[in-house]
Amino acid sequence: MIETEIVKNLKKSQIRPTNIRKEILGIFSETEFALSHNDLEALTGHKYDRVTIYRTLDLLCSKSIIHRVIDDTGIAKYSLTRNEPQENVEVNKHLHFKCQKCGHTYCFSTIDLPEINFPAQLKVTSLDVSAEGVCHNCLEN
Amino acid sequence: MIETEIVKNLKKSQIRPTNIRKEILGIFSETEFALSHNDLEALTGHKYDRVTIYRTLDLLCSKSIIHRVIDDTGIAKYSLTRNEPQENVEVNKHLHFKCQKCGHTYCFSTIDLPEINFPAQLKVTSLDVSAEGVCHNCLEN
DNA sequence: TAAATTCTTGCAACAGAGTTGCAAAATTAA
DNA sequence: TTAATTTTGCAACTCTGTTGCAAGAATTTA
Repeated sequence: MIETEIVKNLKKSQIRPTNIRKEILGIFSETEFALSHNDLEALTGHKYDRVTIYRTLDLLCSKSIIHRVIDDTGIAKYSLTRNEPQENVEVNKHLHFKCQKCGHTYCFSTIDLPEINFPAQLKVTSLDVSAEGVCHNCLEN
Repeated sequence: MIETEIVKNLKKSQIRPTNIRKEILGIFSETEFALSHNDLEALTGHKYDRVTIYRTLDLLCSKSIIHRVIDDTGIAKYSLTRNEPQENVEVNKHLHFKCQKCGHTYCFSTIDLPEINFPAQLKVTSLDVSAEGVCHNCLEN
């Protein structure tokens, strides 16, 4: 993503294009796996305050520009929401994969997810399928 | 579960049936939803040290007597492993549901889970399907 | 343009989950 | 009964995430 495009997207969501927001969105658009707060602190060169990074992530999440993934150890990671907007969908779906070798979490499109029947009478509003294993890159090495 | 049965199960896994272990296993067998460390601290009446509870949970997990579920906020909950043993299965599957009203996390059997095709070449070793919504009890009220 | 308002950032301090090291207490084995 | 091993509790710590407040920057209003 070019910087002007990032700025345009921010303004479309009524978010001021400040330095930290542009930089963090730029990093997200260049990375194919989810990033933690800790990752972003390092990738921005410890230039911004911890709290400001947390608040930036919260803001981008609240506008659905990025979304949060909790990995198996309980830490939050964030990734660009590349999926089609799911606002008017009854069930919000996610499909994630974490590689045990490189530790990266990948977000996939949910279009081909099969229907899941629960063994109880429930109202399901969101569905998260998370797998673990070995990713394509690590399988080769 | 009667206490003698709990003791038998502990010994079968070569774990000494100490007070905290018997009590925590007893609580798990009486509860149909997953419990956090915090829950167990309260349910045991703050009688045991925090660290001892953590170590008990780790031990029971390592023997697969209970298993860990990370909820959407990232905190760990634990639940009896009632599923058939999955040791020789290629993919370890879990099916969880968290109610947004009462906050409880329920573990379901995975026998009816459909096959999930990932949009990439991956080796999948574990699969966790987590849904959110409203549970049966809360739907009625 | 200047003043007032709002938004953004950084700092300090805090809360909660989870871990580690060590010593005391309890069990088990010799 | 003594020695060895396990279990527990305590203190201290790390890491993730949050809150309150004040200073700085940007925007709006007059």
